[in-house]
Amino acid sequence: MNIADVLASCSFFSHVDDASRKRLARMAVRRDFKKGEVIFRDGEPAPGVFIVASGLVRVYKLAPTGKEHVLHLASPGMTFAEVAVLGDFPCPAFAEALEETACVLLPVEPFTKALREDHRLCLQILSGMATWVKSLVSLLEGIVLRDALGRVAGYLLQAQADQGSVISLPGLKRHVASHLNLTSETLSR
Amino acid sequence: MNIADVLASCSFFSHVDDASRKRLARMAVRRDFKKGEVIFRDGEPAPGVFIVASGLVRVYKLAPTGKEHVLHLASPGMTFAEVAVLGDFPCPAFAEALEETACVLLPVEPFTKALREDHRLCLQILSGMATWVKSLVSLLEGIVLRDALGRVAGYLLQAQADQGSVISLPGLKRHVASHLNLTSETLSR
DNA sequence: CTTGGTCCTTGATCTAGATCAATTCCACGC
DNA sequence: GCGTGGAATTGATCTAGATCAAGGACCAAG
Repeated sequence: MNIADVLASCSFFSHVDDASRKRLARMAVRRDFKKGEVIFRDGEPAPGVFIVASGLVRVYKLAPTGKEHVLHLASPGMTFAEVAVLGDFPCPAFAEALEETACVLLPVEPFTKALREDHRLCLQILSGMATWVKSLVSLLEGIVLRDALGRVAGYLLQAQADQGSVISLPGLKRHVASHLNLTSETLSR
Repeated sequence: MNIADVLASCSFFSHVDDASRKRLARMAVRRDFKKGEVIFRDGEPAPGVFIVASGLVRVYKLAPTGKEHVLHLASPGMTFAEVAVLGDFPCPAFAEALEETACVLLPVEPFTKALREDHRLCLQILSGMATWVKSLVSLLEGIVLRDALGRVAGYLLQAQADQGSVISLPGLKRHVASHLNLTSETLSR
């Protein structure tokens, strides 16, 4: 696995100039997780920004009742924990590797330092965040104003837009279901 | 209404240094809306970043079925449409003045120009965005993993944290209800 | 081939909360 | 004072989707 390639494959960092990217690559640390391993827990300080190189990770919230909701299914090229790092608060959720997973970790201090010194990077991340918010809003919108069918339809269309005409469901059906606030039973019908 | 004061009262801009704030103040335009007036519609290009000076605005999504969900009840000192501006996409929602409302508008081009040139401002906005995401996630979390009572309780606690011990509901009950994905009927019980 | 485990599907209930409809409660102008 | 119209409550249903439980498909190990 080449760290530079991973950075380039990530939409957050693909548009920053070479010098900045080299700098990021230099601070990067590789982290591997076994299937089922918990990467961080709700409330812990964020170790840094993670970028998935291979595998799949699930970011989810846990209710006191034990019910859980997945916010994010991160496949290769996607990041997680950026929000906690940027806003300087503890991780607002759990993260768990669903498969054997390799990540690139940009540790908090050098990363925020880079952010403070590198204007270009800062701008890039900013627009990345805006996209993130937008997707959250659509998720919210979907859950709130559409029924089960509509949500699944929406999800499939979205997936189709992202990849080609062949759609592959990431990981377990139940996780996708939870993302859409459904049970796997309902998803089947 | 003093534009500088409005900017200072807004958490997004209160920490930028004086020079930057003066710059923002220079580009700012005042906009007034009558009660019930629509500020922008879903899909329109975003005119810029709005900051509420006085009054109350409701930002909401509309489903094809006519059902609506309020994303955001913006009271004085809060901003809206920032996401669309930063991510450079059309407004993802509707905005409507619930009362006689005065806003400060920072038009897109000069604002993004300032962002490109002013690193400090950029950082500030970045952390603002992170907070925004966090609040969206809590909203989502609330809707998804709590029942009606829990959501109301959560909302009240949140409101209490923000203001003092006296809690005032903003605007109509039905709007608050919609924010929590409830009907006003259910909220009563 | 058999066993055991994990996941998906299918069917039968149950329930939170939406919806519909009827009052009651203001706040306003006359 | 009185009437009028929009909001809040209250009560009686209805329904989407959760939950519970029972197969069936798949895969890996023995």
